[in-house]
Amino acid sequence: MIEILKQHITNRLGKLPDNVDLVVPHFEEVIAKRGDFLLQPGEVCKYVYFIVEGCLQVFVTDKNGNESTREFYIEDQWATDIFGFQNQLPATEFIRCAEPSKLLRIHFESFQQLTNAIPQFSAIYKQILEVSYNNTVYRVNTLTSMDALDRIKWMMENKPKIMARLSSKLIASYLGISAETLTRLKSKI
Amino acid sequence: MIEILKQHITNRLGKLPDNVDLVVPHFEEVIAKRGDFLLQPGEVCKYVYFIVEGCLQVFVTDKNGNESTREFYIEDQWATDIFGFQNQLPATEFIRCAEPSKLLRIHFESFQQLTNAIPQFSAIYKQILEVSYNNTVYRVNTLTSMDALDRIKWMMENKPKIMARLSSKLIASYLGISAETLTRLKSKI
DNA sequence: TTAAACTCTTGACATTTATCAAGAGCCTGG
DNA sequence: CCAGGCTCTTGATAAATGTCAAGAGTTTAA
Repeated sequence: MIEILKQHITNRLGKLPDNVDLVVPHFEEVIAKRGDFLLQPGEVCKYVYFIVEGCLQVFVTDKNGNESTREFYIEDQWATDIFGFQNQLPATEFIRCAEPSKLLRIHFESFQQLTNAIPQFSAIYKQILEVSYNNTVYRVNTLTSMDALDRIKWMMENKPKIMARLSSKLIASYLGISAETLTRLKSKI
Repeated sequence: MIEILKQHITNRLGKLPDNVDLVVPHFEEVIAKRGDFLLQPGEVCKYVYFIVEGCLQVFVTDKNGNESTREFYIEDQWATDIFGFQNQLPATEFIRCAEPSKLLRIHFESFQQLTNAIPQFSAIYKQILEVSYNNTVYRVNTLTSMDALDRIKWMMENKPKIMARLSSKLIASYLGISAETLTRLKSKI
């Protein structure tokens, strides 16, 4: 399990085995079942999660209790409430396992320490932040500039793994439509 | 005009007058009319803009040519195509003046130089990135979890200046609804 | 193994929002 | 200062999507 993290980090730090060995011991293995919550609104997020296997769903609930998914994260990706984590402020979102998951988590203190001590680690963080921001910008633009059918097509092209693995209900909650509408529109493609 | 930038930077760097004097000379004044474009899709964004006065609209167009605004930026804020700028890749969004604007811009080369040379400048960048990301996350969640009326109320509470200054058409393009729907729903509040 | 709980699909209908059109008011540049 | 072009509003209608309900199939956990 740790091997996968080493691989991931080495790919990004370049071959700096010393750094890898400084970083990896700060991570802790977590095995979580489908439905387990890693974060709830109001809590302060204390960890960044690296996903070795499985899928995490980041979502909010509306005034009627319906879930809206902002993002799914799968193998080889990082998930956290970035803003709440960095500023140690209460979260506004849920993070929950959408599949049974194997995770590696790093605590806030360790994360800060590594960011200060290892410039390459800090650079990885900046890169993750920039890519996350870019994805979210894209997401706003698809939500406001595409109709439901085009969003479904977009997702099939750009998130085929997620589309294939998760339930219609979850996918619909990501697309901002009801599960019934998803069923009906899919038959039109 | 430069004074306002000095103020802005000093507030964030703390009182480090030496740093301020290293940073400020890299900025160049730009006066732009309403409707002037600062960036179009396909172009590589070469500048970060600091807004001294006015308003910038960041938007995309859909397959029918309708505009969808991702964000408005006003006085004392920074605007750019962050991802395209950092990676010097073609933009996917437009940036246009929604009002006559007084801007200060810094070129990519200078920006990189300052980021490398001055840790506090780098820290400001990281902070802007985190806040931008957080805002965009919030924006996704309001778009997917609120109906049009609640989004209007949200905007009146959270973006009163923009709501007051810009045309219905622009505000509607931010809310993801037509200008007619905005008119009708506003009368229900 | 089996009952309960979920999931997907489909139908009927309601609701929300868009589109098209027209008129009144108001900027705004030549 | 005035004509053309925006902007806002309102009405009529259309289109997109949601909600509720029911049945068949599938998974899950005791």
